[in-house]
Amino acid sequence: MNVYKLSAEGKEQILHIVKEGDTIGAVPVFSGKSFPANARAVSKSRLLFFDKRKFIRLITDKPNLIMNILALLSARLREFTLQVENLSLKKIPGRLASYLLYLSQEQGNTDLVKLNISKVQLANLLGTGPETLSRALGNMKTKKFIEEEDSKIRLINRPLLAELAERGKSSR
Amino acid sequence: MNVYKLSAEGKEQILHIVKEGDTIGAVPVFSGKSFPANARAVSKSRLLFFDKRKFIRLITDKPNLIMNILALLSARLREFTLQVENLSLKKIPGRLASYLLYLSQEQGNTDLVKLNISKVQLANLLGTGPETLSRALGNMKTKKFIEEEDSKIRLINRPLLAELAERGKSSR
DNA sequence: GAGTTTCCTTGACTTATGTTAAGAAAAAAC
DNA sequence: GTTTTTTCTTAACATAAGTCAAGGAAACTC
Repeated sequence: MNVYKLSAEGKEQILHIVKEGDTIGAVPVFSGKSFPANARAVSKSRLLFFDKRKFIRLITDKPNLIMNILALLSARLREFTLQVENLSLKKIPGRLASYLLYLSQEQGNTDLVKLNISKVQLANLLGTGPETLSRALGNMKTKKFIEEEDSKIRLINRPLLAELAERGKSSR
Repeated sequence: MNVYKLSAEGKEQILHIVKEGDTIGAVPVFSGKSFPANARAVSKSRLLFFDKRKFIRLITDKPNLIMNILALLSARLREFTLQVENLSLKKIPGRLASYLLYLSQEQGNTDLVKLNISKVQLANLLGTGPETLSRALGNMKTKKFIEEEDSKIRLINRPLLAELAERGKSSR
C-alpha cells in the first residue's frame, strides 16, 4: 500500500510504503484535520478499520499503549526528516544509493536486495520518473556498484554506494 | 530558532522554524534515537529544558496531557507532508508562492506580509540558494504578483499566486 | 559619517533532471 | 505459443536550477 501525493500536473510523490502490520491514518485522529495525502493498495490487501472514538477511549484507558503510539508517530517523523533530506540535499543517484542500502539493511544486510516495489513506484518514491531512475541504475551498473539479477539487485561495492549516498552529488 | 539539515557539501535545508512557545526534541524522547537534525538559535532565545524521565512520568500520570503531545506530533507530521510535497512536486516559484500565502494566513490574512526570516534562510527553507530566490522574487515583481516594501512583501495578486502555488510549474 | 562587514542581486555559464518519443523486454491474456 | 498490454530502457532535446563571480545595498562598527 502506498501513501502518496499528486501534483496538479499528475506527478506523483510516494510519502510512505505501508507494509503488513503498519498503521495508517493516525494524524487525522489527533490533529482533527483530514488525512493529508492519498493512499492506494498496490497488492491484495486486508485493512482493519478502527473507530476513532473507541480508539481514543482505548488509549486513554490503557496508558501503556500510549508509548507505542508516541513511538510510532516519532518514527514516522524521523522518516520524513530523512525524506526531506534526501529530496533536498541529494541528487537522484544519491537517493537511489540511500534506498538500496536501506533495503539491504531491512532485508538483513544481504548484498542481494529484492526490490519490493515496481521501478515506476521506486522512481516516484525517489522523487523522479522512470527514465531518470533507469539512467541512474544503468550508471551504477557501468561503474560496477551494482548488478541486476532478475528482479533483484546485487550490491557489489557498498563503500562507494555509501559514499554516493552521503555526498549526494554524483561524480559521473 | 531553526531546525535544519546539512549536506556533505554544506548546503542547508531548514526543516522547521521554531517559534516562541514551540517545543523541540520530542522525537528522541519517544523513538529512543538521537535528534535527527541540527538546531540553531538565530536570535536571542531562552530555552527551557525538560528532563526526559520526568517528562515521561508527567505524561503517564496526567493522561489529559497526552492528547496535546499527540496533537503536536501529528501537526508536525502534517507539516512534513507539506514540505515533501513542496520539495518534490513544485518548482521554486511555486514553493515561494505557497510560503507567502502561508505567511499571510499566519499574520491574519494581511496583504502586507512580514518576512520573519532572512532571505538566505528563506532560500534554505525552500530548498534553494539566495540567487535563485532573488530571481524568483524578481520575477514575481515583474509580473506584478507582489511588491517589496522595506522588509515586507505586499501580495497584489493573490489569485495568481495561489495558482502558482497549486500548479508548481511556472509559466515564465 | 567613513569604513567594514554582511546580505542581497544580477549576469554568464554549467549541469542535472524533465520531456517527448520510440523501441525493447517482460508480463499477461487468449 | 502468439498476440496484446504493460513496464522498462534509451536517445535527443528542453529547461529549471546550481555555480561562480562581481557588484550593489544595507546594516553595523568605530
